[in-house]
Amino acid sequence: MTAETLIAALRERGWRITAARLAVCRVVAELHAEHLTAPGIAASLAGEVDQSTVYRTLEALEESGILSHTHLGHGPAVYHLADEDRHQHLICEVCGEVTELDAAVVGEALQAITRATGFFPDASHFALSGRCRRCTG
Amino acid sequence: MTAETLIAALRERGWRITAARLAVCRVVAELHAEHLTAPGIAASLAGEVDQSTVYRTLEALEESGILSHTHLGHGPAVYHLADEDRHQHLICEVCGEVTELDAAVVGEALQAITRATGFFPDASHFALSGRCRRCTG
DNA sequence: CTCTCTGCAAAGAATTTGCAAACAC
DNA sequence: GTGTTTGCAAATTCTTTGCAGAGAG
Repeated sequence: MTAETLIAALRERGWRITAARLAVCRVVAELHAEHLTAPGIAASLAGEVDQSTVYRTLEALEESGILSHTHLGHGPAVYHLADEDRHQHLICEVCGEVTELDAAVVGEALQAITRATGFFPDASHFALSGRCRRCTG
Repeated sequence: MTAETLIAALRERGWRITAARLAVCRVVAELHAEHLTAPGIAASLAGEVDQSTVYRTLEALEESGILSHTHLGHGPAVYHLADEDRHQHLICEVCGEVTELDAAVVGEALQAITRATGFFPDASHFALSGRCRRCTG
Protein backbone atom coordinates (compact mmCIF):
# COMPACT_ATOMS: atom_id res chain seq x y z
CA MET A 1 0.00 0.00 0.00
CA THR A 2 1.43 3.37 -0.98
CA ALA A 3 0.45 6.91 -0.11
CA GLU A 4 -0.45 7.39 -3.77
CA THR A 5 -3.11 4.70 -3.54
CA LEU A 6 -4.66 6.41 -0.54
CA ILE A 7 -4.55 9.78 -2.24
CA ALA A 8 -6.14 8.28 -5.34
CA ALA A 9 -8.99 6.98 -3.20
CA LEU A 10 -9.54 10.44 -1.78
CA ARG A 11 -9.42 12.07 -5.20
CA GLU A 12 -11.87 9.59 -6.63
CA ARG A 13 -14.28 10.43 -3.87
CA GLY A 14 -14.02 14.12 -4.69
CA TRP A 15 -11.91 15.21 -1.74
CA ARG A 16 -9.32 17.90 -2.43
CA ILE A 17 -5.66 16.92 -2.28
CA THR A 18 -3.77 19.03 0.22
CA ALA A 19 -0.37 18.98 1.86
CA ALA A 20 -1.94 17.92 5.15
CA ARG A 21 -3.75 14.99 3.56
CA LEU A 22 -0.61 13.94 1.70
CA ALA A 23 1.27 13.89 4.99
CA VAL A 24 -1.37 11.82 6.78
CA CYS A 25 -1.53 9.37 3.88
CA ARG A 26 2.23 9.05 3.89
CA VAL A 27 2.22 8.10 7.57
CA VAL A 28 -0.67 5.67 7.15
CA ALA A 29 1.10 4.01 4.22
CA GLU A 30 4.35 3.73 6.12
CA LEU A 31 2.96 2.47 9.38
CA HIS A 32 -0.09 0.46 8.38
CA ALA A 33 1.44 -2.74 9.72
CA GLU A 34 1.64 -1.26 13.17
CA HIS A 35 -0.76 0.01 15.78
CA LEU A 36 -2.13 3.00 13.91
CA THR A 37 -3.97 5.57 16.03
CA ALA A 38 -5.09 9.14 15.51
CA PRO A 39 -3.04 10.50 18.44
CA GLY A 40 -0.03 8.53 17.20
CA ILE A 41 -0.28 9.91 13.70
CA ALA A 42 -0.84 13.40 15.06
CA ALA A 43 2.26 13.07 17.23
CA SER A 44 4.41 11.96 14.35
CA LEU A 45 3.18 14.95 12.36
CA ALA A 46 3.40 17.42 15.23
CA GLY A 47 4.13 20.92 14.01
CA GLU A 48 3.20 19.89 10.50
CA VAL A 49 -0.46 18.85 10.65
CA ASP A 50 -2.99 19.70 13.35
CA GLN A 51 -4.64 16.90 15.31
CA SER A 52 -8.12 17.92 14.20
CA THR A 53 -6.98 17.67 10.59
CA VAL A 54 -5.61 14.20 11.27
CA TYR A 55 -9.02 13.12 12.56
CA ARG A 56 -10.78 14.71 9.62
CA THR A 57 -8.43 13.07 7.12
CA LEU A 58 -8.85 9.64 8.70
CA GLU A 59 -12.58 10.18 8.51
CA ALA A 60 -12.27 11.03 4.81
CA LEU A 61 -10.20 7.89 4.21
CA GLU A 62 -12.82 5.80 5.96
CA GLU A 63 -15.57 7.37 3.94
CA SER A 64 -13.57 6.53 0.84
CA GLY A 65 -13.65 2.92 1.92
CA ILE A 66 -9.91 2.40 2.14
CA LEU A 67 -9.51 2.56 5.91
CA SER A 68 -11.50 1.41 8.89
CA HIS A 69 -11.16 1.56 12.64
CA THR A 70 -11.80 -0.56 15.68
CA HIS A 71 -12.25 0.48 19.27
CA LEU A 72 -10.11 -1.58 21.58
CA GLY A 73 -11.69 -0.15 24.67
CA HIS A 74 -8.46 0.96 26.21
CA GLY A 75 -6.82 3.86 24.49
CA PRO A 76 -7.57 5.33 21.12
CA ALA A 77 -9.29 3.78 18.11
CA VAL A 78 -7.01 1.59 15.99
CA TYR A 79 -7.03 2.08 12.23
CA HIS A 80 -6.27 -0.51 9.60
CA LEU A 81 -6.44 -0.69 5.85
CA ALA A 82 -9.69 -2.11 4.55
CA ASP A 83 -7.92 -4.52 2.26
CA GLU A 84 -9.42 -5.77 -0.91
CA ASP A 85 -8.45 -9.28 0.22
CA ARG A 86 -11.04 -11.02 2.31
CA HIS A 87 -9.48 -11.45 5.64
CA GLN A 88 -10.08 -10.59 9.23
CA HIS A 89 -7.85 -8.64 11.50
CA LEU A 90 -7.16 -9.97 14.96
CA ILE A 91 -5.70 -7.31 17.17
CA CYS A 92 -3.91 -8.31 20.34
CA GLU A 93 -5.18 -6.14 23.17
CA VAL A 94 -1.92 -6.59 25.05
CA CYS A 95 0.83 -5.99 22.50
CA GLY A 96 -1.18 -4.48 19.65
CA GLU A 97 0.03 -7.07 17.18
CA VAL A 98 -2.24 -7.50 14.20
CA THR A 99 -2.79 -11.04 12.96
CA GLU A 100 -4.49 -11.73 9.67
CA LEU A 101 -6.94 -14.56 9.29
CA ASP A 102 -8.60 -15.88 6.17
CA ALA A 103 -12.30 -15.05 6.14
CA ALA A 104 -13.18 -18.68 5.42
CA VAL A 105 -12.38 -19.56 9.04
CA VAL A 106 -15.06 -17.25 10.32
CA GLY A 107 -17.40 -17.40 7.35
CA GLU A 108 -19.59 -20.08 8.89
CA ALA A 109 -19.93 -18.12 12.11
CA LEU A 110 -20.92 -14.99 10.22
CA GLN A 111 -23.61 -16.91 8.37
CA ALA A 112 -24.83 -18.38 11.64
CA ILE A 113 -25.13 -14.88 13.06
CA THR A 114 -27.15 -13.76 10.07
CA ARG A 115 -29.44 -16.77 10.34
CA ALA A 116 -29.97 -16.21 14.05
CA THR A 117 -30.49 -12.46 14.06
CA GLY A 118 -30.85 -11.06 10.55
CA PHE A 119 -27.76 -9.02 11.31
CA PHE A 120 -25.00 -8.91 8.66
CA PRO A 121 -21.56 -8.59 10.23
CA ASP A 122 -19.31 -6.64 7.91
CA ALA A 123 -16.46 -9.08 7.26
CA SER A 124 -14.12 -6.53 5.70
CA HIS A 125 -14.68 -3.92 8.37
CA PHE A 126 -14.54 -5.61 11.69
CA ALA A 127 -11.66 -6.68 13.82
CA LEU A 128 -11.68 -9.10 16.69
CA SER A 129 -9.69 -8.36 19.73
CA GLY A 130 -8.19 -10.78 22.16
CA ARG A 131 -4.79 -12.11 22.99
CA CYS A 132 -2.21 -13.40 20.59
CA ARG A 133 -0.26 -16.57 21.24
CA ARG A 134 2.64 -14.74 22.86
CA CYS A 135 0.44 -12.70 25.21
CA THR A 136 -1.78 -15.56 26.34
CA GLY A 137 -1.41 -16.61 29.92
CA MET B 1 -30.08 -10.24 41.42
CA THR B 2 -30.35 -8.12 44.53
CA ALA B 3 -28.16 -5.42 46.00
CA GLU B 4 -27.49 -7.74 48.92
CA THR B 5 -25.89 -10.30 46.61
CA LEU B 6 -23.57 -7.67 45.21
CA ILE B 7 -22.69 -6.42 48.66
CA ALA B 8 -22.02 -9.98 49.78
CA ALA B 9 -19.58 -10.39 46.91
CA LEU B 10 -17.76 -7.24 47.98
CA ARG B 11 -17.66 -8.29 51.61
CA GLU B 12 -16.33 -11.72 50.69
CA ARG B 13 -13.51 -10.06 48.81
CA GLY B 14 -12.62 -7.99 51.86
CA TRP B 15 -13.97 -4.63 50.69
CA ARG B 16 -15.57 -2.45 53.32
CA ILE B 17 -19.29 -1.87 53.13
CA THR B 18 -20.11 1.80 52.90
CA ALA B 19 -23.16 3.91 52.13
CA ALA B 20 -21.71 4.83 48.74
CA ARG B 21 -21.15 1.21 47.79
CA LEU B 22 -24.63 0.26 48.96
CA ALA B 23 -26.09 2.98 46.75
CA VAL B 24 -24.13 1.88 43.67
CA CYS B 25 -25.10 -1.77 44.26
CA ARG B 26 -28.72 -0.78 44.61
CA VAL B 27 -28.67 0.96 41.23
CA VAL B 28 -26.82 -1.91 39.56
CA ALA B 29 -29.32 -4.39 40.98
CA GLU B 30 -32.30 -2.32 39.88
CA LEU B 31 -31.12 -1.51 36.37
CA HIS B 32 -29.10 -4.55 35.38
CA ALA B 33 -31.51 -5.39 32.58
CA GLU B 34 -30.58 -2.17 30.83
CA HIS B 35 -27.35 -0.86 29.50
CA LEU B 36 -25.58 0.24 32.62
CA THR B 37 -22.86 2.83 32.26
CA ALA B 38 -20.67 4.57 34.80
CA PRO B 39 -21.84 8.07 33.81
CA GLY B 40 -25.45 6.85 33.91
CA ILE B 41 -25.10 5.42 37.40
CA ALA B 42 -23.26 8.54 38.53
CA ALA B 43 -26.08 10.70 37.16
CA SER B 44 -28.76 8.72 38.95
CA LEU B 45 -26.81 9.09 42.19
CA ALA B 46 -25.92 12.73 41.67
CA GLY B 47 -25.56 14.59 44.94
CA GLU B 48 -25.37 11.27 46.77
CA VAL B 49 -22.26 9.53 45.44
CA ASP B 50 -19.36 11.08 43.58
CA GLN B 51 -18.55 9.91 40.05
CA SER B 52 -15.07 8.81 41.02
CA THR B 53 -16.55 6.63 43.74
CA VAL B 54 -18.92 5.11 41.20
CA TYR B 55 -15.95 4.15 39.03
CA ARG B 56 -14.07 2.77 42.00
CA THR B 57 -17.06 0.73 43.15
CA LEU B 58 -17.65 -0.70 39.68
CA GLU B 59 -13.99 -1.64 39.60
CA ALA B 60 -14.36 -3.38 42.98
CA LEU B 61 -17.40 -5.28 41.71
CA GLU B 62 -15.51 -6.39 38.64
CA GLU B 63 -12.59 -7.50 40.75
CA SER B 64 -15.04 -9.48 42.86
CA GLY B 65 -16.07 -11.30 39.70
CA ILE B 66 -19.73 -10.34 39.81
CA LEU B 67 -19.71 -7.65 37.15
CA SER B 68 -18.00 -7.16 33.83
CA HIS B 69 -17.95 -4.53 31.15
CA THR B 70 -18.10 -4.37 27.38
CA HIS B 71 -16.99 -1.65 24.98
CA LEU B 72 -19.58 -0.78 22.39
CA GLY B 73 -17.23 1.44 20.48
CA HIS B 74 -18.93 4.77 20.95
CA GLY B 75 -19.83 6.15 24.30
CA PRO B 76 -19.05 4.76 27.72
CA ALA B 77 -18.35 1.17 28.72
CA VAL B 78 -21.45 -0.95 29.32
CA TYR B 79 -21.62 -3.08 32.47
CA HIS B 80 -23.31 -6.43 32.88
CA LEU B 81 -23.73 -8.87 35.69
CA ALA B 82 -21.17 -11.58 35.14
CA ASP B 83 -23.80 -14.32 35.04
CA GLU B 84 -25.57 -12.55 32.21
CA ASP B 85 -22.45 -11.94 30.22
CA ARG B 86 -22.77 -14.83 27.81
CA HIS B 87 -23.72 -12.74 24.87
CA GLN B 88 -22.15 -10.76 22.10
CA HIS B 89 -23.12 -7.28 20.97
CA LEU B 90 -23.77 -6.51 17.33
CA ILE B 91 -23.83 -2.82 16.51
CA CYS B 92 -25.41 -1.56 13.32
CA GLU B 93 -22.99 0.82 11.64
CA VAL B 94 -25.89 2.63 9.99
CA CYS B 95 -28.49 3.16 12.69
CA GLY B 96 -26.47 2.32 15.80
CA GLU B 97 -28.95 -0.28 17.00
CA VAL B 98 -27.47 -2.81 19.40
CA THR B 99 -28.49 -6.44 18.91
CA GLU B 100 -27.60 -9.11 21.42
CA LEU B 101 -26.51 -12.55 20.35
CA ASP B 102 -25.94 -15.64 22.43
CA ALA B 103 -22.24 -16.44 22.57
CA ALA B 104 -22.91 -20.09 21.78
CA VAL B 105 -23.62 -19.10 18.18
CA VAL B 106 -20.05 -17.95 17.66
CA GLY B 107 -18.32 -20.19 20.17
CA GLU B 108 -17.32 -22.92 17.75
CA ALA B 109 -15.92 -20.44 15.24
CA LEU B 110 -13.89 -18.75 17.94
CA GLN B 111 -12.35 -22.09 18.84
CA ALA B 112 -11.57 -22.61 15.16
CA ILE B 113 -9.75 -19.28 15.15
CA THR B 114 -7.68 -20.32 18.14
CA ARG B 115 -6.80 -23.62 16.49
CA ALA B 116 -5.80 -21.88 13.26
CA THR B 117 -3.80 -19.00 14.67
CA GLY B 118 -3.11 -19.45 18.37
CA PHE B 119 -5.01 -16.23 18.88
CA PHE B 120 -7.64 -16.15 21.65
CA PRO B 121 -10.49 -13.82 20.64
CA ASP B 122 -12.14 -12.04 23.53
CA ALA B 123 -15.60 -12.31 22.09
CA SER B 124 -17.83 -10.95 24.78
CA HIS B 125 -15.69 -7.95 25.59
CA PHE B 126 -16.14 -6.06 22.35
CA ALA B 127 -18.89 -5.50 19.86
CA LEU B 128 -19.04 -6.60 16.25
CA SER B 129 -20.12 -4.08 13.68
CA GLY B 130 -22.20 -4.62 10.60
CA ARG B 131 -25.69 -3.90 9.40
CA CYS B 132 -28.89 -4.84 11.11
CA ARG B 133 -31.83 -6.35 9.26
CA ARG B 134 -33.50 -3.00 8.71
CA CYS B 135 -30.38 -1.30 7.36
CA THR B 136 -29.22 -4.09 5.06
CA GLY B 137 -29.03 -3.29 1.36
C1' DC C 1 -13.67 33.01 -7.72
C1' DT C 2 -15.89 29.65 -5.01
C1' DC C 3 -16.14 26.34 -1.90
C1' DT C 4 -13.31 23.24 0.74
C1' DC C 5 -9.91 22.69 4.04
C1' DT C 6 -6.75 24.13 7.77
C1' DG C 7 -5.00 25.57 12.23
C1' DC C 8 -6.22 27.18 16.46
C1' DA C 9 -8.43 27.10 20.52
C1' DA C 10 -11.88 25.58 23.15
C1' DA C 11 -15.47 22.44 24.34
C1' DG C 12 -16.90 17.86 25.49
C1' DA C 13 -17.07 13.13 27.12
C1' DA C 14 -15.15 9.37 29.77
C1' DT C 15 -12.05 8.15 33.06
C1' DT C 16 -8.24 8.66 36.47
C1' DT C 17 -5.65 10.65 40.28
C1' DG C 18 -3.87 13.28 44.54
C1' DC C 19 -5.13 14.42 48.94
C1' DA C 20 -7.12 15.63 53.37
C1' DA C 21 -11.07 14.58 55.94
C1' DA C 22 -14.54 10.94 57.14
C1' DC C 23 -15.59 6.39 58.22
C1' DA C 24 -15.76 1.05 58.64
C1' DC C 25 -14.14 -2.47 61.35
C1' DG D 1 -7.09 3.47 66.55
C1' DT D 2 -5.78 2.10 61.87
C1' DG D 3 -6.16 1.46 57.36
C1' DT D 4 -9.70 2.07 53.85
C1' DT D 5 -12.75 4.97 51.43
C1' DT D 6 -14.83 9.27 50.09
C1' DG D 7 -15.62 13.74 47.91
C1' DC D 8 -13.66 17.27 45.61
C1' DA D 9 -11.22 19.24 42.13
C1' DA D 10 -8.13 18.98 38.70
C1' DA D 11 -5.61 16.40 35.27
C1' DT D 12 -5.63 13.08 31.39
C1' DT D 13 -6.86 11.18 27.22
C1' DC D 14 -9.41 10.95 23.04
C1' DT D 15 -12.33 13.29 19.94
C1' DT D 16 -15.29 16.97 18.09
C1' DT D 17 -16.56 21.66 16.84
C1' DG D 18 -16.79 26.80 15.58
C1' DC D 19 -14.61 30.00 13.01
C1' DA D 20 -11.77 33.10 10.25
C1' DG D 21 -8.23 32.83 7.09
C1' DA D 22 -5.56 29.99 3.54
C1' DG D 23 -5.63 27.26 -0.38
C1' DA D 24 -7.33 23.74 -4.10
C1' DG D 25 -9.65 23.32 -8.32
